[in-house]
Amino acid sequence: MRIGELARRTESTPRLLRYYEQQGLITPRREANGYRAYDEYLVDRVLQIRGLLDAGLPTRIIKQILPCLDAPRTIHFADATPEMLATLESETDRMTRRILCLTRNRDAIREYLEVVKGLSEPPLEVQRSHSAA
Amino acid sequence: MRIGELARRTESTPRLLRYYEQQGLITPRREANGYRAYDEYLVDRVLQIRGLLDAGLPTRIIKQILPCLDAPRTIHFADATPEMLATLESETDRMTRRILCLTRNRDAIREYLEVVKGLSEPPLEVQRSHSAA
DNA sequence: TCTATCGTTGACATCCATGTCAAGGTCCAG
DNA sequence: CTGGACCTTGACATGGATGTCAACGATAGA
Repeated sequence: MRIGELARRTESTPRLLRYYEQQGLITPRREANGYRAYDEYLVDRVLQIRGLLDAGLPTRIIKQILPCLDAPRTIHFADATPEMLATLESETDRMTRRILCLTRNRDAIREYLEVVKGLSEPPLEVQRSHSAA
Repeated sequence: MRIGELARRTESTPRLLRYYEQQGLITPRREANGYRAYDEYLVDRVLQIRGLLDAGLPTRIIKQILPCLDAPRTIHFADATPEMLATLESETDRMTRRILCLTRNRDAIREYLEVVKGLSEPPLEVQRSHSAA
């Protein structure tokens, strides 16, 4: 498929797809006329890239972890240098911390929303909580 | 406490604390001489801000959700406008998606690391998995 | 064939979280 | 009273993910 279609299917833009390519995250083939040609599997890959990006990882890191996530459980011995493994370890730690922080705060917001909702539902009654309305 | 101490205790910098203030995330008092004076509770608040920032939320959003997270379960009726509630709802959704994405990818990386480790431990044996070494 | 739509590259603009630097005020210790 | 450590404000710089625009080539449909 061409760049426009991929952009639509991944909710991104041609600009971004070129950017990801420039950052080495994807490497589409080229048609005879110079147009970029994207294979089907790149849809998922781009979605994953966008997810990771949105999750706060920089392209530099994404580039490193993408090869580990190839669908057909292919293990890439070649590029598994010790430093890279270390990077990955520490990156998973960072991700875990991120997840915890997000979860904590999301739950707090949820709780807040619950309370506020609970307050507006019964026709005006200040201070609920332990008293059964 | 003054800005330097808070910076040290939150692993940030004075520059950042001024920035957070400028973005309306914190509002320290002032000493007679103009120095910023930070109350103890701001340590936690700044840590929370940094966590959320690191988790990918922009200051604009953080500013909205912080008031809901005040320690002494104070409910802020005043600013609970319907739009704000809607914002919070959709933001928790975004956070949930982020969490899922992060978790998925972190687990994938972990799995990869497991496999790679498992491979290097026993003295060179190609393709393990279902065959008991 | 004309024109709209899509593609190409390259450059420049923007937003956001930060860094850095300058010029100056405050304060304490020697 | 002087030097150093800390504070102030303000400005400018930077890096990363994006937007936008210009100038041009390719393609397909009326």
